[in-house]
Amino acid sequence: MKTRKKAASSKTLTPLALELIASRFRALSEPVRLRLLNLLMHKEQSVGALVAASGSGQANVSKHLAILKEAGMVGTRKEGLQTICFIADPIINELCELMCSRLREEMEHKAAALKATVKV
Amino acid sequence: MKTRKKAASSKTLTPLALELIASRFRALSEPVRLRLLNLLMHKEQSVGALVAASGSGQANVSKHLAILKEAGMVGTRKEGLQTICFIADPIINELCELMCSRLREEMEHKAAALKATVKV
DNA sequence: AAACAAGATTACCATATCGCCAGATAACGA
DNA sequence: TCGTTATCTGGCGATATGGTAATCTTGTTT
Repeated sequence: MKTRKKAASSKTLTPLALELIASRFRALSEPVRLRLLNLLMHKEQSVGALVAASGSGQANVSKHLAILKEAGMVGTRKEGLQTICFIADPIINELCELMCSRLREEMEHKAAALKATVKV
Repeated sequence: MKTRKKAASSKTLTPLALELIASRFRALSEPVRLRLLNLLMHKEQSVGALVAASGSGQANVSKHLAILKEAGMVGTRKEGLQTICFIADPIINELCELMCSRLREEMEHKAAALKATVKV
């Protein structure tokens, strides 16, 4: 047994740690970036493919990818003219899994509440 | 059995879903808010206590709490003059746990790399 | 009711971020 | 080398967000 009473999350975090954690969540706080990650979960692919699949502009996708790389969530390698992108941090899957399942619960809950409201 | 081949995270998400997920991560993307959550993990407490413990201004804490409430992560109840806040979504612990452990790994990794660089 | 205390809300400024256009780079092939 | 393709980068306008001070609300106490 450890000397701490509970898990790490119950400890008081330093300002630096808070900033680091916040910056990682911030990388996940934009729909376009989540879309890119979602696409990359299916399979690794080039920037061009991501541009085509995401519906966002090329410059925009490039910038968002840079942010995801900076956060260590996406990695890249060059293959000729193309830059192939891939998920570099397995945590992504877990995080999205968590959020998605939580969202699903919530929406079902709200749907139920709405239903109850409607049928007077 | 479902027709999907893997988990939910491998599915293509709709724009609405992406926005919802992003908004939840966005709520976690600020140091002050993470600090508040961290404080609330220890124990539920009043807004005033949070203001004192967080070092941020009252108006600021109030605003951040409103955002966390809106995201469904924090709940409140009135007790006389005070508003007692508490973690309303167990996902918080898991998320922070994940991020923290990941961060720890990364920092250790970087520390090791730095060490290797130093001792020529 | 008057004075008070705890929070919430509004107004405002400074900064950060998004999406896009245009120009800059880099890796290839002719 | 020149031209082409794939991607990156810098700059711009519009919007979003954080922090603070002042004000409004609400429940408490006398």
